[in-house]
Amino acid sequence: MTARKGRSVTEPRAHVETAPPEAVRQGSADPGPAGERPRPGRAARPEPRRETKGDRTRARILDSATELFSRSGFHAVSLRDIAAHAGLTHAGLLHHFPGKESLLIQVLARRDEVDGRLMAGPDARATPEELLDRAVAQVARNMRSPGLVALYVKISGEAADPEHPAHDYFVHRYRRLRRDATWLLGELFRRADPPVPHDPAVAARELIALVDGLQTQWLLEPEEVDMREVVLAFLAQLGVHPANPGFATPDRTPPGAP
Amino acid sequence: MTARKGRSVTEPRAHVETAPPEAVRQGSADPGPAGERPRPGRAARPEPRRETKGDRTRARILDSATELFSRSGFHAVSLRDIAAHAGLTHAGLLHHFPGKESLLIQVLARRDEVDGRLMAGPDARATPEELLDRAVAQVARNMRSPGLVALYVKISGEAADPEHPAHDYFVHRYRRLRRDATWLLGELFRRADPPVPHDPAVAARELIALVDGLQTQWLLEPEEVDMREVVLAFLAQLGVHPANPGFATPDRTPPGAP
DNA sequence: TGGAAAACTAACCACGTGGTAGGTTCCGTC
DNA sequence: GACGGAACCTACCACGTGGTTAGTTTTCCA
Repeated sequence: MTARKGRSVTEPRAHVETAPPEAVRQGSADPGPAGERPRPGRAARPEPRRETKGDRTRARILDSATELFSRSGFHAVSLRDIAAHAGLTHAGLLHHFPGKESLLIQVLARRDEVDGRLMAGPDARATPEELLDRAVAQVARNMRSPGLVALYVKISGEAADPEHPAHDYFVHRYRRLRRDATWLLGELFRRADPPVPHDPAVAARELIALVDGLQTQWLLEPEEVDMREVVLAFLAQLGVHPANPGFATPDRTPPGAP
Repeated sequence: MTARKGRSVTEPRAHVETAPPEAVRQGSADPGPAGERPRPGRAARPEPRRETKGDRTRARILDSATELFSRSGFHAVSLRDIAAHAGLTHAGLLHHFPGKESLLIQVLARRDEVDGRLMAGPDARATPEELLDRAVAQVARNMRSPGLVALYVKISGEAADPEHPAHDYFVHRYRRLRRDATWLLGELFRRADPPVPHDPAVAARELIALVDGLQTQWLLEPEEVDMREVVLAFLAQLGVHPANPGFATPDRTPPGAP
């Protein structure tokens, strides 16, 4: 509802054009992208570009944004809040990121990249049971990373508003989750003895919804909800079993200590 | 993070002291509270107080606040937005409600009152199966009232922030839901033949989480999620059966048409 | 009908917000 | 060490926000 007139937020900042933060960030541990130039006299062997002060600052900003968005959502957090938390001014922050919305998108993209996904699609290196294991382990890990839980809980609710900057991100995220979970549960149902007579598409929606809903409750009262226990109970009711549920031992940390 | 200095928001508005909006609202269809005075010459029989212009305005404000909070959450909606939507100025709105936070609390309280609760506790007039029926019917009804779904989805996420005005409201709401659902499922498990060997406390957390999580997905892509179907599938997996699932026929309305 | 109270507005306040522009300082490379 | 670009700051901008105050209009009731 706070529609700012005048300046378009889609205009790139001219002085970041040559090294967009996205590209730098993605390639920080890899050969540099467009900025890399072979040394004279050497074969064109790419060299790791050294991490710059700007890289470190951008990482700090993303950390701060992640933490504050996780705590209070997108709209209740200002650029000045994030900048102060990261140890610079809000104008300095805007040197690195073109605007608040793209900062959020990068926080989300980074989160996906760093923490993996709740649900994995076909993987030749793991059985479906092992993949289920990983999903359960991720749930348990979430209980040790309240920040991750809070970020998705906070932003996914807001993002149901079609005008929210992360709306499309979440629409696609849920599509992917449903697709992957449907495949995984379909495999597990078929391999069970006797085969499980449930519709994997419906069960996938159940599982995703269950995990999401548990996270909301857990954030409000962590001592009242053992997410792993509930997810394992649900899977048992479905008639599917992780390969090694013992691995997914929780080490519960209360929220507020991200 | 937007901490406004100076004025305390807890000070009541002096000119609303004699008829606090809460009291008036609660008693609008009942005998008036403190403001009621027996007619001279009559026994002290309470008479319905006539609905005033203010009552109607307050209702309009609450309608508008409900709609806008449902669409965009608490922080992204201003008092001026709500006031304009209700057809008055923001200062006029503040004549009726002491501040933005208490407005939100009243929106939530009203919503509980008008739409009932997802889960009901012991009721001598209904069997547990019938109570389950009602819960399923409520889920189906939610699909016809996107505003209700959106309100809770939007605000519950935000409210996980301990500083959010509705934080306590949701802590208590979930406690009540868990208590009631645990009782109901316990009864259903015991009455089943053979008795269902699941822990009703765990199953209660599953059910509540499932419904919450489904609502988030549904808001993002309503055509991809049939909440009623998924809830019925879940209950079937649990081994419990509503008395008459046929009653809970959905009439799906896409969100955006509250 | 008159008067008091309720309802409502316009104007004001202090502050916060995302973003811009110009200048200074720092960093990285040769 | 010199130089150019990156990093960062200060100051500014227009606008929005919740809330206050004084005045006006409307409603309600005796």
